[in-house]
Amino acid sequence: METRYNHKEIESKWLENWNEQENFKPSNMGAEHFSIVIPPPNVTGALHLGHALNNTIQDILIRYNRKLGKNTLWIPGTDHAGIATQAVVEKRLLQEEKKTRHDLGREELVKRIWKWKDEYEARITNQLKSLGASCDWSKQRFTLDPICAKAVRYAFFNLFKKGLIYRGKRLVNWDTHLRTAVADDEIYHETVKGHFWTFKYPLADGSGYIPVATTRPETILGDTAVAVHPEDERYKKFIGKTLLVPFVNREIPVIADAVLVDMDFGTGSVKVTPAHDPNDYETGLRHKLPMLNILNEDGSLNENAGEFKGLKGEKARAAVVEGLEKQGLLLKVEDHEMQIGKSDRPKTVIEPYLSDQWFVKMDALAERAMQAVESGEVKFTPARYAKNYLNWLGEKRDWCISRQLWWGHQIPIWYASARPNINRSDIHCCQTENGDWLLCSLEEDLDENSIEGLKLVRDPDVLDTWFSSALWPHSTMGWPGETDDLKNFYPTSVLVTARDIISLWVARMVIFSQENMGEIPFSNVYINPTILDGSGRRMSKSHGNGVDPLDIIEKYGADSLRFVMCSVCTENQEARLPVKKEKLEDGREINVSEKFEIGRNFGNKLWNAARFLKPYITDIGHGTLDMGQEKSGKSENRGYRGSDNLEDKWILSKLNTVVKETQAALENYRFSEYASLIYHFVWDDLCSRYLEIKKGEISKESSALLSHSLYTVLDLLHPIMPFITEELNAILFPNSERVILREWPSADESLINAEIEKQFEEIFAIVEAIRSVRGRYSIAPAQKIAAVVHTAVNLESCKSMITDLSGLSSFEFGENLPKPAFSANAVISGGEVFVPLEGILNKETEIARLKKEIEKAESFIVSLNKKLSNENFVKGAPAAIIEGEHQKLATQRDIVEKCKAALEELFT
RNA sequence: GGGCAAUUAGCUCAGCUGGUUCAGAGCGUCUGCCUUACAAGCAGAAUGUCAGCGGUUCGAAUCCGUUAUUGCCCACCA
Repeated sequence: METRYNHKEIESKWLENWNEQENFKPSNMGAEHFSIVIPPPNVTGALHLGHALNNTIQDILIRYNRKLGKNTLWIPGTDHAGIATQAVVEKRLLQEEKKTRHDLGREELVKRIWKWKDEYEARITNQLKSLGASCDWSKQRFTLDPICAKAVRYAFFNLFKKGLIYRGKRLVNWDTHLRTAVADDEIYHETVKGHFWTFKYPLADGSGYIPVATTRPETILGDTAVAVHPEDERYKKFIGKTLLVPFVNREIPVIADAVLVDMDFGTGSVKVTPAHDPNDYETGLRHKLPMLNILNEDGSLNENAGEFKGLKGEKARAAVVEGLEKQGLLLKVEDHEMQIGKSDRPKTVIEPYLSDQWFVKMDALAERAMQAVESGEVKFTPARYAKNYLNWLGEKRDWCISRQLWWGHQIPIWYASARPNINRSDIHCCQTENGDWLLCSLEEDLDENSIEGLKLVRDPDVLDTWFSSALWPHSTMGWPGETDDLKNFYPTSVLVTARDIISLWVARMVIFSQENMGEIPFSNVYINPTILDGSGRRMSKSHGNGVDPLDIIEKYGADSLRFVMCSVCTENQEARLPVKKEKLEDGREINVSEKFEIGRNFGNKLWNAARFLKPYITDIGHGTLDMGQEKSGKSENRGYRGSDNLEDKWILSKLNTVVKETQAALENYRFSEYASLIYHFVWDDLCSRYLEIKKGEISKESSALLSHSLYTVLDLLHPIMPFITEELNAILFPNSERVILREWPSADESLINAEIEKQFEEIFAIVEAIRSVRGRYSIAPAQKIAAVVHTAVNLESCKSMITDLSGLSSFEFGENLPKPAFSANAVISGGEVFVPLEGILNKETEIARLKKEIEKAESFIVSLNKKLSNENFVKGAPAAIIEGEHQKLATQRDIVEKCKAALEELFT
């Protein structure tokens, strides 16, 4: 074995091994199932550390449950991410070929996107595999593949048939660049400096005007009313009168509306543009106003804008303002900060736009999904995120599911030229609110002449990406087929995801599962923290601050990456991860971070412990651990009881504690705690203490116990660090089952002994006291020193341990030994340690130290006394606490007494 | 505007049910060590008004209120 753990060949070796043995496939049919579906990463780009975190957690859960003997399945896959992916490809098309999608046409563009998808799906898959994700790769899915497409068809058809999907003209967020509707949640708002223009809205009879203010003057052209507050004395007289829209001279009414108008804001009068503003739209509905669309799909003004037709954006605005000024209608211009909506993907301005769209009626669906969480059937961890879910669903807003894109599931709807007269169970017909006849086809794509006597035209729109994502847990398992996977693995056990898609995705999966499967898709939702970069921004593909996990894996190894990801997974909602660039020998530049050294160093520590112990290992994989220990019978090596040595009992107590606590941590999604428990057990208890005690001379008995401990550690650590644990297992216990499949250890509670642990700590305190003296006088380890301990405890059995660990030339203990001259002292529980240092001892150093210690203890005594003389404390606090305080007081008094004595001696 | 969170050592963060097992870890810093597993290591050490203010309590980093700063989510005023 090399002195340093080298992850490179080892990782690929085990990936191959697990793969060959098909260990990632379900292997325990009939047992209780444990299944997860991956949150499918978008094929817009490669994965970053946020995904690494998310997938590490899933893999930890999968590997842990696999070791528990459950029938385990983790389904991998990717998401087509409609708008995002199309935007990325279109952007590249423009950059590299100076072409738009219209130059290519639908078919060709979609072909290009598929190519992109293939490339990124491969990259993503490779990233996940490198991470060690134990997904069943034979079941990998893509949201646009035929299996998922079928599910989408069925889900759509069923909802349509039930009347839960409808088509209507609605005001939507219109992306003028991509020429598609986008969802509310695909938009972000940006504060920009704009202006607030006040102008005269002339009365049709020429008798005057109403002053109206706006931030978007070009929308004047689409005004169909001006609203004032019904109680507003200034404007009451105008209500019902008619105004003339400047430039186009359309007549519009003055209406009274208390909802829209705030008397105290601006001029107290509002122009109403129902086709281009959400609030105005609502107002338009209330007053049955015409909805006048003044925009083309690309955002330019259309023929309704008269002389301004063809102008776009800022130009249109400037032209309208100029026109108003020329006509003497402009009253004033003020600076004004406002929020404008921009599309998530290419950062283009979003216009509210009236268009025909498809919607899902959310009312009843949302209600049922809320109940699943309210009743506790679906449980969030951390629990606070349930609020997030409930608040969003509570709004019950209808879901706009159509997108005017080319990349996605095309809506299975055909417009018929006349009223269809067919009777087929796989085709459902209905009439829309504006009288069109529609056909929805369950299985087959209809062509123009599929139905006799009708001309059919397919709806060009595709579905919102989240429509297929919402089906993910059951579509991946083959719904609507009655598959074995659904039978064996549905509902899934837990969903591990990020908090920003609780509403977009989690809520909709619950809805669709309830609708299609009649049950919830998962009973637990674990929300993992968000990874932020060094400056506190969320790591994401669109920010461009993503760090490729492969960089980290290359430099530190996948195990290190996983260990740190697990450590970072606390109940907090974010985790900051500063990275820096580093140039490799081959000239490539990768991201590195000293954070990952924790994992790497830990792996190395374990590696070296194993390397050291290798010659002494008892291969307990075959039950050759014959040290006279009892066997629990459950598993060949478990239940080892060790000898009567204090340190042996101590390490067994610690070992069984860590087994118990790691399991509890895992069961409660306390990943950071899990990592920390195993880390400190290995490093502090097993290596720094137990191994150091034993390493001078390793007896047969010691080797058995060390083997047992190490063997168990490999099991406990495997879910976090699968590669190194598997490798070490192969080296140390070549005859045992591989760690991936081997049974998870169970704690023997009878070996957990607090009294033993306390005794051990007290004795170890002697070692630490002597080491501290060494440190104080910079005595090299090679230089042996003597020590005398005043204590009533018989330390005979611990003599060699104390001698070895403290580098002693002689060691005496007893109750009535004389104090050695020129000695440094240290107070321990029930005694005192003396280290004679003739010729080395520095009086000033000791005096200063003792004074400081006395001072510290005395101030502690003061606060303890204060507490204990407080009647309310004595009355109110539990007896155990009070007793504890008394003991502390005794200890502190002992320290003061002994230190004072030592001080006195120094002065004589 | 509504909601969720954060503020603890120079940095990144733990600290679940209030009680010096609670003031911690890793990194960094200082001192001494290539001690026969590990310098990616060993031994020792230093470092904090637990953001401010108020309250509850015998007792608060921990519970409540409030202020400040920061981040995220949701909704948005012409």
